[in-house]
Amino acid sequence: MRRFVSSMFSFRFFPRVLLFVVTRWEEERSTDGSKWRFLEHKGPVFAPPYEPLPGKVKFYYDGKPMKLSAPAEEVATFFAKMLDHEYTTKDIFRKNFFKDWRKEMTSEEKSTITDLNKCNFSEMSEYFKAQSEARKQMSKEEKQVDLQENERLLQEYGFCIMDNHKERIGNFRIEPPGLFRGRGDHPKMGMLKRRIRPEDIIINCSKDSKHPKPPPGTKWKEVRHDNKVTWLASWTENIQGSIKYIMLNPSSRIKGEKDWQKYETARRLKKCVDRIRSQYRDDWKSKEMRIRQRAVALYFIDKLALRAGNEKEEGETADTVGCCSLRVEHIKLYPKMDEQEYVVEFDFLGKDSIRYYNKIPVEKRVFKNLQLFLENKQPEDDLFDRLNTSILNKHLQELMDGLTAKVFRTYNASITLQQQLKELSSDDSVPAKILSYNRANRAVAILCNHQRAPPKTFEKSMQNLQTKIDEKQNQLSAARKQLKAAKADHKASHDEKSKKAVEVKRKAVQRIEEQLMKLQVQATDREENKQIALGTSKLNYLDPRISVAWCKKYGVPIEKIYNKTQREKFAWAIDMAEKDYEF
DNA sequence: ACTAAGACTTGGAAAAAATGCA
DNA sequence: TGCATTTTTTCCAAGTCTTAGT
Repeated sequence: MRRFVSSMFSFRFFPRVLLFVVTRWEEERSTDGSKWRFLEHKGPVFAPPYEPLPGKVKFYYDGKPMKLSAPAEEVATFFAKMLDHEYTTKDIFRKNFFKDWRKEMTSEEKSTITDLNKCNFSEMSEYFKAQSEARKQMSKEEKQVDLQENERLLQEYGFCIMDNHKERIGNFRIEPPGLFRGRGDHPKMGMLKRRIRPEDIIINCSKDSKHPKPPPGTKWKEVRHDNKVTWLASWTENIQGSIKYIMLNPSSRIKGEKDWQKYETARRLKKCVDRIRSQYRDDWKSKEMRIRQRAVALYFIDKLALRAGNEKEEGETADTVGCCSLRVEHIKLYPKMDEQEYVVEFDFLGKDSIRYYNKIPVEKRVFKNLQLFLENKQPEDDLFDRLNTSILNKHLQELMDGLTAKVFRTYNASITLQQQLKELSSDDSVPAKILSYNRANRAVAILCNHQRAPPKTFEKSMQNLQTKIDEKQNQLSAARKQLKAAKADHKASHDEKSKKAVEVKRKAVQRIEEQLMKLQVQATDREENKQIALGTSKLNYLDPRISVAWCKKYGVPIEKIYNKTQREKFAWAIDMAEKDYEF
């Protein structure tokens, strides 16, 4: 298998002559941990420099116009651009912004501007709105110029050479300065994200490559040649002090292989999941508290597809949790609820401050254990006080090579898709099959709690669709009447012409029925999808070979399931999977 | 064993582009 | 053809997990 895939990638991405060499290399690579032999690129594209506002666009403090120094003005424009956003009404956002803004001010500005509430950014805000309006109104030719410039930049900076092949870079533009927008109740929202200069950038490339040149008059922070990592450039961001990277696009060999590997690990879990499950069920009875906690946590991770839940530094980020970091306040126990026994109610904020709310009946043993874990604890205490992700993953590693908590999410997502597709797929029309596929995808998204805010125009969009359906229904009954009439006509005359007319009308009815069905399917799909986000599971959790096989088996064109970008990302799977592929 | 740093995957929102419709 | 709607792409934040350092 290893050989096959290596050569598959080689075949796609390398000239034939290199096939042997590369295959051999790929097998070597896994042992010494190097990710490439040759890497050449042009370095990142920097954010355009700040353009001062025209003199007529004024900032007012306490009702009086005030000319700001360029650095203070730039930061003010960041705020002005967000004026319509809810963020700017939040206390923490305003406080953080004001504090960082003041750091950019001259000493005079600092002494004058002491209260954000006395600042009037509205002219700035209007100016930017007018600008973006003007951009929309640009002629085709003017837009073309912009597009061409973009394309030029992409061609020059958007690709690199990695091991003899030209690869697309994921994010070759450096993030522009602006105000940090965290998600949820983030304590750092509104802080100034500073401008990144060449002096902040570490370049990674191979020694024997043409090194990227920093912009004239500047220097890189460092140029290194580390082939144990996949990134091309990095810098340290000033809000959390974390490192940001420029890496390759998902269509690249290096990402594709890793992705494939991830699903292979999940398939290995499939082989031993029964053993692991009976093991943790046994562990519910352990004499040791830490083992019981580990076993209950693993049960949640497996059954509910919860994330691992690393510890987070308090006050640095929004207060969110995963399985191991659940607190007493996040669960409620109900010995009896409605018709069910031993119900656990989960209510907590997970990744990106997305709420997880679920009520599930659990085994009696799990319930009793939870009661035990809760004893003598305060709401803000850890539910699993003897457990963290490191302990859990160490245990998982012993159960299966390469097993970590997140593999359960991948495994359960993919196996759910496969099962759902088996249950739902019929020999319906293509649109009906696609509805089935989306429903299977939706089951996974629900399992993984991938939610979205309902689109702002959702209601209207549903109404529009309903109107179309009504119209189509009217068309259909009209067409049916005509068919009936044509039949009657044919019965009376029995001639060729009337027979043809019947056929024509029959066809028309059939066509309209199809169109109506398509619309109805679309409406169902959209309604069911109101608060569900399918993208993440499709892109990150579902073994693409399951989808490819399903398409082949049911004669659905792959384009109906994956758009161009997705087909590029999953090229390996599209080439690899046959209709009988089993996850 | 523990912590911090580092590397990489996963995540929804927003912007941009494509498509549909009058 | 111009506008509205839908789909795709971009953006960059926020997780997971590994590695390095002590």
